[in-house]
Amino acid sequence: MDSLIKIFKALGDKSRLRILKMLQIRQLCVCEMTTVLGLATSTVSNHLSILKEAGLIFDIKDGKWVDYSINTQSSSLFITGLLPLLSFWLNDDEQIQMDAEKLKTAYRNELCR
Amino acid sequence: MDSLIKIFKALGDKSRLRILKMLQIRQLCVCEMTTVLGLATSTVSNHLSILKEAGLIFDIKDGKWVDYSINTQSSSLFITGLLPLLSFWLNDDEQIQMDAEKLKTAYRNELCR
DNA sequence: TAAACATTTCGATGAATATAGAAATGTTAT
DNA sequence: ATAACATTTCTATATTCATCGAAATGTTTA
Repeated sequence: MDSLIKIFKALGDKSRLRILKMLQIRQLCVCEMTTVLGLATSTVSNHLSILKEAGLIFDIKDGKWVDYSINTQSSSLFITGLLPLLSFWLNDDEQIQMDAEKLKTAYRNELCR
Repeated sequence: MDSLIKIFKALGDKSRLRILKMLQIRQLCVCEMTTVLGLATSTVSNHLSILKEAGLIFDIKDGKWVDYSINTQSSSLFITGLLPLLSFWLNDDEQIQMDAEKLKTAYRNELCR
């Protein structure tokens, strides 16, 4: 039950839902997400560690960047049950649409320097 | 998005998950749930108001008792997506099984007086 | 090697939350 | 009516959590 609670806690936060919805568009580094969210880098990094600890996302190091991705290949029934639902949900949300729009022009080589 | 966050927050608590899994067995009054959970009445009542506010359950007054039930007829896509998943999940969880066992002998006319 | 950069970790702070007990509300039964 | 009972609301407390800035870590580039 603890793993499910951890997942629901991770999902019960606006910033983290916005992160997940952005990652369902494409993989992102921390600075790209920070730009869209308008939060401190350390805050975003903390949110990412909570999502990762819950098993919802994973990260791969790419030089000085860290790429985060949705964990669609999870072996957890909780995760594989929830992620598809989330991909249908919130697509008409104003904030989520604004984030998606911003993402179109947010690339690490321009943003993070 | 706020309604979804409210739902995930409601689901991200052990006591409230136990309550939902009990209510998926049968409708219950507060004192029956209090007995199984081992929490103060006011605490359980508070949990129930959070679940109700999220739209996951509803209540019907029955004399001096209040019967709580799972809101399977919800018009929220979030609720109708999540409740079926939850009915498959946690059935092998030790705590959930113990709660179900206790429920078999927990009836308001014997417990609450 | 040294400077620049992306990210994480640490420390502090204010807000949200789970909990319990007491008081309040409303119903039933004597 | 009054006592007993189920539940909710109120008040207080201890813990958890979101957030930020600063320091630490590790990589790239000049």
